[in-house]
Amino acid sequence: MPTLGPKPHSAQAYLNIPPDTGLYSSHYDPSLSHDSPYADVSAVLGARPASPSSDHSPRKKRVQVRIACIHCQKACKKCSNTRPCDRCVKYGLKDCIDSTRKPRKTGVKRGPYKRRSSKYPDPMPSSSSMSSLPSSHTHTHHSDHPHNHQNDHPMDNAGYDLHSHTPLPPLQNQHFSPFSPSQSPVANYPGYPEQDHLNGNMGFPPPPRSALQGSMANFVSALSGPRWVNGQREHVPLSLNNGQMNTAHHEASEYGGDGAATPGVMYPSATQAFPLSLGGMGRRGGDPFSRAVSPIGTKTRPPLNINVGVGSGQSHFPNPNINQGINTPPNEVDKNEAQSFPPVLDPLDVTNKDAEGPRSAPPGMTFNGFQLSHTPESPLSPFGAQALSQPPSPKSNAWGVNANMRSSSQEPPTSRLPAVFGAHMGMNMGSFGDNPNYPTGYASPALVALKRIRKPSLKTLMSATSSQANSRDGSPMLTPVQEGDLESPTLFDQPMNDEMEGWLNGRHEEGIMQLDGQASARADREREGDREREAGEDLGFGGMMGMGFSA
DNA sequence: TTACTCGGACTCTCAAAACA
DNA sequence: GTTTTGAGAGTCCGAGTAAC
Ligand SMILES: [Zn+2]
Ligand SMILES: [Zn+2]
Repeated sequence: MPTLGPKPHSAQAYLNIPPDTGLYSSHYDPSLSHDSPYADVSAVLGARPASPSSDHSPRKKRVQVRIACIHCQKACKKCSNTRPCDRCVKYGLKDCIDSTRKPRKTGVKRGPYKRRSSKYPDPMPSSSSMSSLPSSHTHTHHSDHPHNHQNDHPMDNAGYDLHSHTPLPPLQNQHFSPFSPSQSPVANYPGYPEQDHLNGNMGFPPPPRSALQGSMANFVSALSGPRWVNGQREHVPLSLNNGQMNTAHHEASEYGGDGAATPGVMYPSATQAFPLSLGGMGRRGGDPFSRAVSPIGTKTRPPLNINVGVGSGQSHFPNPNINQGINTPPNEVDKNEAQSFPPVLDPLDVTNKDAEGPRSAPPGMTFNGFQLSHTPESPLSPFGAQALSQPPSPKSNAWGVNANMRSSSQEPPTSRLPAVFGAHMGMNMGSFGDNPNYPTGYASPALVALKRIRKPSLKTLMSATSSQANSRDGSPMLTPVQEGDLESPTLFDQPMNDEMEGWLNGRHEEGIMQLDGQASARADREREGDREREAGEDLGFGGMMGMGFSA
């Protein structure tokens, strides 16, 4: 498997390991590499005296195939030159085909080479001549590869062998930076442009570093450095994760400020990795600078995120259906001080091979008296729709549905919720409607949730009607939703029971008409709201702050 | 016990630089 | 034009881990 970024060139120093120790010799099968010009090469390329168990027997050079098959490449296992290769034959893998190789870049300036010894004889036998001999140092140089001893010499960052007496070019920008470690002679050589590494990003990913330097740099960069969001570099100050609410600035300043919700801390893009997660999504994903596995990370998506917080805001739902079952009068702006404890789940995971649609969610939960009314079909998310149910007190109105902009106006979520720990705070607002940005067959999370939510029970309808009557005009008190409704984990998800049959067979108006006149008017508004919803007219505004975590 | 993952050691290739 | 350099780009070892 090709690694991300350049790999260091090691001095070709090998441990002297007996052939039966397995390091190379047990894997060396001449029959597998008979066509290799190196199959018969046996050379002592150096020895490390540090290994007490080593003997002085020569070791065979490791032979590798020119092109590994796709399976072996992915598994980082030895391939053979036959097709299907030996490994694929052994494991019965199909489609054993050659992997593809990227064409080598051209036009990259390399800086001056070390002078050849013929014209610039080395006055000291310390450079190449010495390097070909077993070294008394812990490292051994090979004459063919005098470069890249970066862990050994302080000035190897420039790519020059310190044993060489070639004058080193003046170095520029010799400073520690996690992103421009300037280990390439090109990078520091005057007049040369900074080397363009992968993806055309100047200096990214960084050239190889020493272990300590690299680890520290990765850590620092992960915390404070840029991240990659949708293929673009993003700077995210730490303070954003520390209780500040500046999504507007963030979005406007870094993403064009066109009014649309854009990836950020509040609404991170799907491919954005949590800074401390070194492994991230899939192999070598996440942190683009590391292939390390995060000790706290997971190799799979977090199955559940829970957001806990308090909310205070306003909701305006032209469509009364949205608030059905939660005592919120329609067509009215409701101030609420409700506490919200929405479950936080990925709204959609279109990359989940197992998911044909919205990702499944655990059954409903009850938290501090709040029923969390997410459903298997409509998982709720801070980045999707949030539907809250009845608060304990009939006086307060919980939010009906909160959906932020991202959920309904941005590209479809494609991966996990990146934030593992962190504060989620900010404004939730959104428009509910079919989103053309979602792939065919996928509705926006908000819409998914709404389509489920707008199938309330008659009991709920009556409660809502009472709620409307209980609005500021001094109407009678509403009847609180029964506890059974609140605790139902699938309040909005179960097949319609008898009292809801009218909704299914087109006789819902008939049922509505059994209510009072307010309910009738409500039904009218509801139909109107349907159209509005389809047009993306329904809006919800709410604020929420709290902590999120994943379990 | 076997299979898998993946960090990083190691190898190979070939454009650039040096040289004739 | 030829040789050499040396870094890009790849292979795959082997330790750790997960799955069975
Ligand atoms: Zn293979
Ligand atoms: Zn194969």
